[in-house]
Amino acid sequence: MLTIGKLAAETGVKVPTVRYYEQIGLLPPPERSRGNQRLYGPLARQRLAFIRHARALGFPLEAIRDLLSLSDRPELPCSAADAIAKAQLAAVQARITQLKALEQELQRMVVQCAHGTIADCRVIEVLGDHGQCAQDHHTAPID
Amino acid sequence: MLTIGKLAAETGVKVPTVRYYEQIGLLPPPERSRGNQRLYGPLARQRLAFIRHARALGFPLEAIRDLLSLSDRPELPCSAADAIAKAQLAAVQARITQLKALEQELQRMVVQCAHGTIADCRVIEVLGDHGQCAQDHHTAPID
DNA sequence: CTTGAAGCTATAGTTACTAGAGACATTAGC
DNA sequence: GCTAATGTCTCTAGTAACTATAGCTTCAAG
Repeated sequence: MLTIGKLAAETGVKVPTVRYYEQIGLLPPPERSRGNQRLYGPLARQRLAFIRHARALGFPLEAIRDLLSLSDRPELPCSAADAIAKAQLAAVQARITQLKALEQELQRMVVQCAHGTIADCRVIEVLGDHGQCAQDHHTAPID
Repeated sequence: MLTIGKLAAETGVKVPTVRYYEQIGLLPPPERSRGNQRLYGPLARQRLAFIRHARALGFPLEAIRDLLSLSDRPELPCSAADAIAKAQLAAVQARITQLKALEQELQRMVVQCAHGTIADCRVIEVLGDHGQCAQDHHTAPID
């Protein structure tokens, strides 16, 4: 049996985060020692590793909750899990596209910087004037 | 003079967000009408457009706060603004690199999906077993 | 002059944690 | 066996950057 600290170290999740996952119902409440400390078995370790891994891939906790409830029913068809993964893939790809556009814009700003005074600094000028900008931020979502 | 709704519409920022920016000190408290409604001049419009534009480029509000205080002192050298923009550019590039790795991983998961039952679903299997994974998530930061 | 949209304040909720306070449990060294 | 250090407990509050709700007042149009 693992204490919460060992579990955290083994899975790469921080201790308060483990308790948080329990609080929001992603992890079941574990056994307790006589002194009321949490004790985890290998199943909990596996489940937490799953969560950690999915988080590292950018899945939101709600998607992970769905995946976990799916994995508890191995007889169901795989399509639901597939759909969640595909949605996540699409989200990641959209984010990459958007960030590349931002990268272009920032690069333009930085390259153009005159290294003079603020008064003729392109960085601030570009940010202040939408006309200087290659992108259409008025329709783009923020962040 | 613009009401908050007009200002919001013109800059593409939502009304509660404008009030929020005032609350956290990014926008100065504007004049008020006799009926206590906010009234904005062209300077406020410009400042809000600057904020909106910088946000669209992914600058955190704290960086924007710094840029705004810089732009109030046009005699200063440009290097501080340049540094902020460069830091933002580096952050965006790092994020792109990371997201591309995640994209690979997700694509592998989705492609391998057997379309059978959950029991042999690669999506869930890969998430549950770090060994299946090309990436080293144990050292990678989450999100 | 009345009605409906827009504005006001204040509070709470969102996501996914993180940090702190103050008390109890466990372990290592002596 | 004792003590000190570390680990764990609960609970609350804080983070970023808003968004939403409630209950009220003001404004502009017909």
